[in-house]
Amino acid sequence: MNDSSPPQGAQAVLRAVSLLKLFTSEQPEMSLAQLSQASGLNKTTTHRLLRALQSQALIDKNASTGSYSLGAGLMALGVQALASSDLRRRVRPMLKMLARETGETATLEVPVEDSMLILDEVAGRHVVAAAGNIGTRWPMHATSTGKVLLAFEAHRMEALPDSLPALAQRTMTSKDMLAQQLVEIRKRGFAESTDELEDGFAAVATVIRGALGDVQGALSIGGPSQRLGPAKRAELGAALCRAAARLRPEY
Amino acid sequence: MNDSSPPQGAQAVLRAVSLLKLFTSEQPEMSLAQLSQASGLNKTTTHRLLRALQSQALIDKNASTGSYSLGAGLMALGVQALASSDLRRRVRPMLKMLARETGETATLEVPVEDSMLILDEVAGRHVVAAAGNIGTRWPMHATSTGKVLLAFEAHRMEALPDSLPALAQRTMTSKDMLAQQLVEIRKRGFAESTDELEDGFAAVATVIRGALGDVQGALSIGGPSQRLGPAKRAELGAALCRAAARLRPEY
DNA sequence: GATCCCTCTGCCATATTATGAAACCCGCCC
DNA sequence: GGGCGGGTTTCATAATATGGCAGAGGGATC
Repeated sequence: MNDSSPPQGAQAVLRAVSLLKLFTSEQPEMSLAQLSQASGLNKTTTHRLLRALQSQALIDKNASTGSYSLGAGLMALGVQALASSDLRRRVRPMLKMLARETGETATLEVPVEDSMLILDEVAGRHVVAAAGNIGTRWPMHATSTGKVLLAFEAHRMEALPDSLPALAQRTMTSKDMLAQQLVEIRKRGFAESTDELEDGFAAVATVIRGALGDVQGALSIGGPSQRLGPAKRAELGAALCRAAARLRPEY
Repeated sequence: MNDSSPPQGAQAVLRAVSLLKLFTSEQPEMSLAQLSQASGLNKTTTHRLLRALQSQALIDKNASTGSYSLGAGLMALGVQALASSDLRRRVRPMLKMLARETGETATLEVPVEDSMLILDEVAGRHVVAAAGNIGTRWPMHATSTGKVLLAFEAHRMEALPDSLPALAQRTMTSKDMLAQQLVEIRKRGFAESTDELEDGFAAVATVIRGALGDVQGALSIGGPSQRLGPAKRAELGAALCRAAARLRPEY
């Protein structure tokens, strides 16, 4: 029925993956000690797992400093993953068009576990928005893309953690109020967020569907909240819905 | 001195990774039976590993067909890996410039294990070359980028497999003759390959170095061999060397 | 409707495999 | 020199993964 079954009997793999996931944009390099502590694993175990990963090029070790970082093998697998879902290639022209026509920044995002990953981004004319966000992940409840996915894929709502941390002034922190919003989102076909992810930032998003109606990701347009008032957001929402419809492959 | 040490004692991880690596551009989706057979693992074991990977979003399972594919989590990790080595961001403008000035296709490649991975690519004016090669991997001995890496990083030559498969008319299949070529490459600073990877395709490449002189990847320009004669190749090689020098960060 | 193939799940005895404490190095600083 | 904070290695222990088997569920094909 639902996904991410909690497996049993492969914890070496789980631990290895958890190590990989410790690397973030803020901490692109970590020492063995750091990794060991952050993961809660024994130093020896950590070391052994790292060596295994390193032998597969998923982890690089800076020979001089001795610190570890994500390796080229992950790039390879990641690029492979990107390529095998041709989502990005398919959507990119649309991102460009949206960015050009609206002047704001358009992004393509996909759900990864319980957050949204920015897969691609085309900056708009107004270069206020910080570019280079590709690869960052945001919690679902605070983003327009996340909310639209929550709205159209019921199981994601169940998987949502109980506490919704506040990231900005108007972040939804109540699951009940969020559920209420989703009804409206389903009705209109797109989601909005204003000062929910970051103060002064607003965005609108809709889902991207495959030929069979399966949800594959979300398309969004974002910019300064002052420039994206209610009327503008409604207009962008409609534009997004049209764009998404055109992205839908033939059956 | 150093190498990817053949580890012992984490074969669950190794097996899991080997499963991931089975997915190629030609086989982006595989069934349990296929994976099990291709990896030589017991079906039960394969299934268990897949579930573990799936729970971490490294593997996606198409719910209807039941077949597996690389998951969004890998995109996340891959993008993260790309970001943490800011190589791609740094080199991209240079790729564009090279493509524009030469009219040919420029690529950025990095070594992954014993092959070259195309990280980024900018198509030239002459749109003969097949685009969209990002993510593909080629053997080192048959590419200009691979050869230039072999030339400047001795340990890679040792790690090269004994048999060098022929991919095209003029592929180097003798390790000795290859070693001979490397001397010349080291002297000139760039490598060439003509009808070695694919009949009718030629390329020129040079290494990209970090602030400390560490080799980070390779830069190449490629196109139809008939358009890239000896003189042209020499010219391109010089241009590449200049470009690479400019890419070198300050110390 | 019967049959086949494949996935998924569970069970369980086996021993292979991972584990982590402790010890060992090594460069560094006091 | 002596202590210290890493990283690395060793080794006895037992926890863990393994894979054979078997059965349920689902799609296909015949």
